[in-house]
Amino acid sequence: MTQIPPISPNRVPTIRDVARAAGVSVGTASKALNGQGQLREETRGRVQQIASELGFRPNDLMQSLLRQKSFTIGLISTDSYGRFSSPLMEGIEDALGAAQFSVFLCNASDDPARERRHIESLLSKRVDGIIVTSRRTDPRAPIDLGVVGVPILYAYTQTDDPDALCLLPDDAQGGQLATEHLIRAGRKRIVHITGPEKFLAVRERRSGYEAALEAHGLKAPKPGVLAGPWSEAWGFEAVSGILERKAKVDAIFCGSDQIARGAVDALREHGVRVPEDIAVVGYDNWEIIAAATRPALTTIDMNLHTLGGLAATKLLGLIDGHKDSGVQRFPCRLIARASCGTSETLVTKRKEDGRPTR
Amino acid sequence: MTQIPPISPNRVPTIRDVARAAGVSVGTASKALNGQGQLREETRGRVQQIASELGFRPNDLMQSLLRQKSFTIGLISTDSYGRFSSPLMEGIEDALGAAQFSVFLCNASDDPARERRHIESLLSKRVDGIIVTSRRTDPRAPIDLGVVGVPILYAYTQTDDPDALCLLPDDAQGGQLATEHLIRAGRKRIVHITGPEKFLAVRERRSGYEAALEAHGLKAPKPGVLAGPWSEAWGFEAVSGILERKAKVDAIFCGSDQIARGAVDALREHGVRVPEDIAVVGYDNWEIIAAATRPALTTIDMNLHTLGGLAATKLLGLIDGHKDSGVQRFPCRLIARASCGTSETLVTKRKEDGRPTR
DNA sequence: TTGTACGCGTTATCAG
DNA sequence: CTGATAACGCGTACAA
Repeated sequence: MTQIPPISPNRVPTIRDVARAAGVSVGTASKALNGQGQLREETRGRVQQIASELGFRPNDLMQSLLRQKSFTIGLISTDSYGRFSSPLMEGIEDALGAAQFSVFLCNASDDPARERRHIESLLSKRVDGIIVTSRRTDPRAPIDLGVVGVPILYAYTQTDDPDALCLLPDDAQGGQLATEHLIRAGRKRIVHITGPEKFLAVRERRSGYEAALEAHGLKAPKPGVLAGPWSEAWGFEAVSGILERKAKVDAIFCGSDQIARGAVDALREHGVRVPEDIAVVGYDNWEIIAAATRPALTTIDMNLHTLGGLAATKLLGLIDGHKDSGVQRFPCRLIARASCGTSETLVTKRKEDGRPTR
Repeated sequence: MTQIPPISPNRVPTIRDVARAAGVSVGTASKALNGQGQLREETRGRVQQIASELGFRPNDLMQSLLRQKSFTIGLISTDSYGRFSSPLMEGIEDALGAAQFSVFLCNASDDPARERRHIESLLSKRVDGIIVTSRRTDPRAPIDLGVVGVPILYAYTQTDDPDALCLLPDDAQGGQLATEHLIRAGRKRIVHITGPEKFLAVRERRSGYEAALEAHGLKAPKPGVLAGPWSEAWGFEAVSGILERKAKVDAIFCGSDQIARGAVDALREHGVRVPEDIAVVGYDNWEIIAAATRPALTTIDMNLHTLGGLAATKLLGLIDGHKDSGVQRFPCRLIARASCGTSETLVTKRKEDGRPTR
C-alpha cells in the first residue's frame, strides 16, 4: 500500500481519496468511474457514490498528459475583440465547445513580441491547434511554430505560405452581389464609395463591383469609385461632393455600413430620397449601424459567425490529420432592408432576431 | 538507465530527449535548464544548447501538476463579446498576460446549462480562478463551485452572495457627473432620456441625475425622465415628443450613446441647435457612435478597460489568498466632445487615440 | 559534479 | 472481479 496523504480540508480530492474512502485500489476506482473493466455493480456504484460525495472531478491536466492531447486550442487575435473578431470568436467558440474543446484567448494587439509570447505559451500548454484572426483580410507574416507540428489556421486573415490554410469571406463575390442587387432593382448609374485602397478587401469588393457592371453592360459614372477613410464622415463628405457636382447617380454601393450611414444621412439632409432617388447598399451588416440608419440599410453580410464555425471545424479536421491548405473563400449574403427598396428578386429577408419573416 | 523511446519525427521533444542527446541524466538536464544545482558550466551550456536545437519547451501541463497551480483562469461571459465585454476582456487579458496567466474563454450566452458545462470544464482543467462577466449590471444567480475553493470574481455583474467579490462601474456617480456637467454649463431644464427601468443601470443613473439636480436646487422639467428601449429610434422619438409638446428644455442627459445619437439627430432635423439650444450628454463612450454623431457626443465612460484590469489584479490577489468581498464601485469619467459645448470646468479631454490633448 | 528515485493524478495492462 | 504496476514529463531531495 502506498503512502496516502490525509485529506487536508481545502484540497481538491484525487482519485486516491476516492479509492481510499471506498476501500478499493486506485485502479479499481478508475475503472468504476470510467465504466471500464469488469466490476461488481455494487462496487462500481459505491465508488461513484463516494466520488460524487467528495466532489471528485478528474484532473484534465493529467488526462491531457496521458492522452498526449489537451482538447484545447489557442485563439490569437490582433483585433481587439472588435467588430470582426466578435462574430468570428463566437462562431469558433460555439463549434469548439460542442466538440468539448476549450479556447485560450490571446490578444496580440498587433505587437509581434506579444504575439510571440502568446505562441510560446500556447505551445508550452500543448494546445492541439491554433486559430489566427485579424481585423483585415490582407496577408500577414506567417506564424513560426519551429519544428512543432501543431495545426494552424488563419481566419479572416491570410499568409503567403502555400501550406497554410486560410479562410476568408469572398469579398469579390460580396461586391458583385451588392452591385447586381442594385442592377436588378433597375439602377444604372452606380457609384462605389469605399475605404482605403491599401485594404485588400477594398480592392476585392471593387473588383466585384466592376465585374457586375461589366456583366450587365453598364459603365460606372465617373468618378465611379471614391476611396477614403472607413468612417461615416467620409460617406457624408463623398455624397456631398457627388451632389454638388450634380452627378447623375441612382445608386451607391458603399464599402462599409459606416460609410453607407454617412452617405444616407447626407442624402436625406440634402433632400434626396432613399431609395426612390438613390438606392444604397452597405457592407458588413453591422446591426447597430445598419438597422439604425433611416432607412435601414440593405447590406452585405460576410457570414463571419459561420466562417468562425467553419474555422473551428476545419481546425478539428487538421488536428485529426486531414490535410488541407490554401486560401479558401466563402460567400457573402445580402440582407435586404429598406435602403434599396424591395423587389421580387431579393434573398430571404430576416428580422433582427434572425428568424425568417416569410 | 530507463528505457527511452526513439525520437519519432513529429513528436514534441521531452526533457528525456534532451538528456539523451546531451549524454546526461534527466535530473541533470532539468537542473541545467532551470539554473538549479551545482553543474559544470560546460555541461549546463551543452544541455541548454541541445535543448534549444531540439526546440525543447517544458510541458506546462506537467508543471501545473507539480506546482498544483495552472497559471490559468477562466473567463465566463454571457455577453457575446459585445460592447461591454470587449473592453473588459481586453483589460483582463492585458493584466493577466503581464502576470503570465492564460485565459480560457467561455461564452455562456445566457444558457445556464452551457454555463454549467463551462464551469465543470474549467474546474477539471484546474483553473486558478474565474471571472464572470455580463452585459448588464443586475444581480445574477451565484455560480456554484461546490466545495471547491477556486476564487471567483464578478465583473460588470453581481450576485447576492455577500462573500462574492463584485466589481461594478458607479452608475449613480456617472449619472451625477453627466448632470453636473450640464449644470456647470449653465443648463437648468434638464431632461433624462434613458433605457428600460428593469435595468439596474437605468435606475442608478437616474438616481445620480436626480441627486445632481437636487444638490443644485434644480427641478426636473416634467416629465423629467423618459424611459424606453435602448435604441436610437427611442432617442429620436422621445425628442420629437418633447419638441412637439414645446416643452422648455435646455439639456438632455441620455442613458446611452445610442439614445443620445437618436436624440441629436432629431434635434438637428427639427432645426434645434446642439449644443447652443439644447446640450446633450450620452453614456458609454462608444466611440463608433459617439464620435460619429454630429456634433460629436460628450459622454460618460465607464472605464471598462480599467475595470477589467482591476478585476484581473484583484483575482490574482484572491488567488494569492488575500480576502476580499462585497460589491465595489469604480468611478466613471466624462469625455468632453462637442455636444455640450466647452467649458473651463471640463475634465481632461482626450483624443481618439487615448492620449491627452492638453 | 552528476545520477537515482520518488511523486504529481490518472489510465491501461496484466497478473492474481 | 480486483489489485499492482508502468507510463505520461518534469522537478527535486538525496545518494554517489
